[in-house]
Amino acid sequence: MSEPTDTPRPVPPSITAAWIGLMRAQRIVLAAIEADLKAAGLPPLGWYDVLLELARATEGRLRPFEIEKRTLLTQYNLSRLIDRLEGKGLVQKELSGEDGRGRWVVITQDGRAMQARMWTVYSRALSDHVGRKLDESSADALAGLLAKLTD
Amino acid sequence: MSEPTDTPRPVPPSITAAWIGLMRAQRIVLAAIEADLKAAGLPPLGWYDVLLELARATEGRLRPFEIEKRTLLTQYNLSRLIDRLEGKGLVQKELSGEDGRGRWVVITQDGRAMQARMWTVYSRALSDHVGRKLDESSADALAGLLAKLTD
DNA sequence: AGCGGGTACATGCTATTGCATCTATGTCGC
DNA sequence: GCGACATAGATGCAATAGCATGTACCCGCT
Repeated sequence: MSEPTDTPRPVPPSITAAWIGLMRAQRIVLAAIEADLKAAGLPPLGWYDVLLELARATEGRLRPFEIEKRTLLTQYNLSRLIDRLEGKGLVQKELSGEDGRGRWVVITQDGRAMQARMWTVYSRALSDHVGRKLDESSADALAGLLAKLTD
Repeated sequence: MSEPTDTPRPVPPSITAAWIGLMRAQRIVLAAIEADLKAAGLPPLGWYDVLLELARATEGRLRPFEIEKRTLLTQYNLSRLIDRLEGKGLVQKELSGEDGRGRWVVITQDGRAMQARMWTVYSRALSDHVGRKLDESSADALAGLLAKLTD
């Protein structure tokens, strides 16, 4: 009998190439975009993700666990990110009436303004670092292949 | 005159979809692989990357700046990661003779053993979380599209 | 009403990351 | 050989991430 966990799997080169490419591409493009935001004196991308979800939500409010699902942030990191956003006046926390355990996170006017300001830089960065590299049909194909990975 | 930095760019949906897919896929697959390593009581993937580069290098030794280029780690993070690896006896640091500023990082026998042990788990995780989701021609196509992003 | 188990969120502690800067050495031009 | 600048690597400190656990509440069952 063999002991499967003690024996390396043969992994096809195309699979490892895809994985390494995925790691490299994400890191390089993310670093470039974060650098553009920082150069503009703006906060990191994680802040944008939360602000955008709130800005899109009805009445600009969501429960933390809803933000968590949408953004893939962990519970504890989100909890503290919300504190930072609140500290800068970009969101407010309110107690939830219906569910005594819950809070509402509500985006403020400053929060909406920040989201818009970040988008001006972010959209340009996306154009530069993604749009310039891929035509639309390539981008569609890429999105489709990536989606297979997350099912 | 318009002020380009104050105006959001229109970004084609296919481009944003590709970018969001890239972030999501990388995070989800990476988290799954890291979870497998942790479940096996093994260190994180960053350790593997360094150990593999060293194991492949002639005489099992590289200069930190060479590792830096190959792995995309930042200089300061790598410096401390090497300290951690040394603390566990997986690498050794030696002073470089030719270049008085430099050090050599040399993989130990324990380091090679750890790299091999991690590969048994990592290769299985890659098969599970990437190989199972993509056939080889899709993987090739994905790798090719991702490569366009990093030029 | 009271118990058991689950969900929502917060938090103390430790580990890692990021940033700025420091030390030491190398290189080039004079 | 000396000054000016670049490169290799380390490190103090502040910020963030990860982990474990805590608190408060909800729900279903008896």
